[in-house]
Amino acid sequence: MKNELRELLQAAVRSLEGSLLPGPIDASAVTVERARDVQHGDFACNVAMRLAKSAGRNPRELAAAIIAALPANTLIDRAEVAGAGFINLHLAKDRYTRELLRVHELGDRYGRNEPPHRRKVLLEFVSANPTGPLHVGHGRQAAFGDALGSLLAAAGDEVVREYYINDAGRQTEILAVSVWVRYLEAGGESLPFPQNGYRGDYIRPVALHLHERYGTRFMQPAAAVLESLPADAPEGDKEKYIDALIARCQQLLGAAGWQSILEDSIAEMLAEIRDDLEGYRVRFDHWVSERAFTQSGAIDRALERLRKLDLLYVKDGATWFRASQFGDDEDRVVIRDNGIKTYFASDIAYHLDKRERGYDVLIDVLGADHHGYVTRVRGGLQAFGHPGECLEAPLIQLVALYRNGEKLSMGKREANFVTLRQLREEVGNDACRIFYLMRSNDQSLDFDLELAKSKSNENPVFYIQYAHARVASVMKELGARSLGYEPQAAGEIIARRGAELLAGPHAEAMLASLSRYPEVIEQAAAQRAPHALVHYLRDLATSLHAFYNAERVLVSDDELRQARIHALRAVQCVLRNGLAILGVSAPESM
RNA sequence: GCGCCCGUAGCUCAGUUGGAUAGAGCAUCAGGCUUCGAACCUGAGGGUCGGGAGUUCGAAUCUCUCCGGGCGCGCCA
Repeated sequence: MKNELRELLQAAVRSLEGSLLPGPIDASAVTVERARDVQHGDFACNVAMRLAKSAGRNPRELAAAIIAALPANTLIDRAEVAGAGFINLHLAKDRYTRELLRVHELGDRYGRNEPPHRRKVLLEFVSANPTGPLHVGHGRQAAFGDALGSLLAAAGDEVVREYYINDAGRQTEILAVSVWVRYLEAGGESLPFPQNGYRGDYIRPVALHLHERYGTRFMQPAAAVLESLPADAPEGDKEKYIDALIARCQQLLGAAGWQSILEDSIAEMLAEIRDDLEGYRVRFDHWVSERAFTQSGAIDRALERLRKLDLLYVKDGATWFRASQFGDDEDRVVIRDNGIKTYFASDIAYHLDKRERGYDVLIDVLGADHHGYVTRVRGGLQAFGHPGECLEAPLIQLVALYRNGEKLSMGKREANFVTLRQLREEVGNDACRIFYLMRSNDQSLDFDLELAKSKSNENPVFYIQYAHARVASVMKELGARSLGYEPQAAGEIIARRGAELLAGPHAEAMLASLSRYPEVIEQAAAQRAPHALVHYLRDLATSLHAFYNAERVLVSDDELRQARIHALRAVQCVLRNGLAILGVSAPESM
């Protein structure tokens, strides 16, 4: 609807080029927006004011000329100049009922855009290290990433969801050694737990599985394990201590034994993460293993290319990438002085690989604490000639859980933290998702557990779902009373006299809200803002509740009844489409 | 110190390609169920959009500056 209007206005503006307007006009300057005040009609356009100065014309005069130049159409009833030079558009009476029929015509395709050239988007999110279960912060990233993916797909992009498994590197070694220490404990040895290890309870079952699978093969006396190790924190350095412990484990068990513990531990953690995400209804198209990626030689090839571009140099025994040439604060290390490549090196290669797989847009959904990382990864892409703008990184601010007004503390290496699984079990997937998505991603989020669980009117989850269920309930009641409703006939009734049957402030507000859905999808996708969809659905639900309270649906007047049911079902359809994008269920009853 | 995010009604937050009188939920107050689901609806009060300066026909929105809060600033990932 909005796009049709914009095209009409663009045509009008173009026809004035060379006469009232100098030179060609940028079509993007012509925009229309919903009028906020009903006095101003349905839509308003400010192009006359925007062009007035460069045209050397009075904006109101220009507006009048544009109106006069509007092509013939059936959408606009009248257009008038208002205020400083606005063009207010009053649409034909049947504007919204025509749109209502489109909802029925398209069903779950309503609101979806199918452009001729679809951009290929690679959406990477969560990508949590397989060193522990997903926590509530990951839950927000998962909800956001998944909803954004659906939103972009609805808006016409070709979206692939990808999870990058950080299964290489030091963190996984720390995981393995943490498991080993718990394994030794379970076998009866007594030794201190490393300060820098993963202390969470989730480590113990992994250790027990090791016993089940390998028996006592990895057992060692505590004295042998601890012999001549440097001091752990607080007296010593926890990093040095755990590195020494890792080395000791490798020495005592041999490379094969160490590999078994490492791989089993990662596999178990990863299985848990996948299971969590599955239960959360978040699915990925690709799971990319960093280890496999590394072993393919892709990192070495990328570094070699950088070297040929003279973008690497050696200093203090380390190899540095000239990130500062691409806007970063300083150059960054890609190979440490001990010969080990940094995570950044693999990320350069990984993001390059994404582009070389043919994706136009790369989106990394990141926790807000990773913001400093974006510039250098972008720099890496630019080094290979890719535009920096092809990488977007929506940052997800922190989540704080509250119970009874009290903030719960979190920390991955601490023994107590709330996992995504615990949260889902407590409040349910739907409440979880809506609460995570309600707020803009760059707003930190206070998650009130009691509120999310409450089945009260304070809880926005139920408000939207209730609207959907209410329509289902009307349909059931319709059957029980054996009143007639036939979609085909209802469509014809509305085509004939919909504007008359669905008149009145509540019906009109509801249908106006309904017709906004395609615009909301388009804009929310463009702004990467799933929360805008949540707010819209709440508005749409409000308009349905208001209509429902004001007007009786199951009336004896056959045409009136059919028209009203048809309208309700269209709203229900859009609610369902919108909730599906958010990953929230649309229940028939509650 | 530098970088990013945030500051809008009592509370939690929408509102950024600059638009007309700044919105919603909760809370408060006043109303609405013999009839399709009251998990709902109708109405009222409530604002120096953190402060200041600038840009212009027009600023919550853009620029600068200051204040306050959060996060980050490794040869970790």
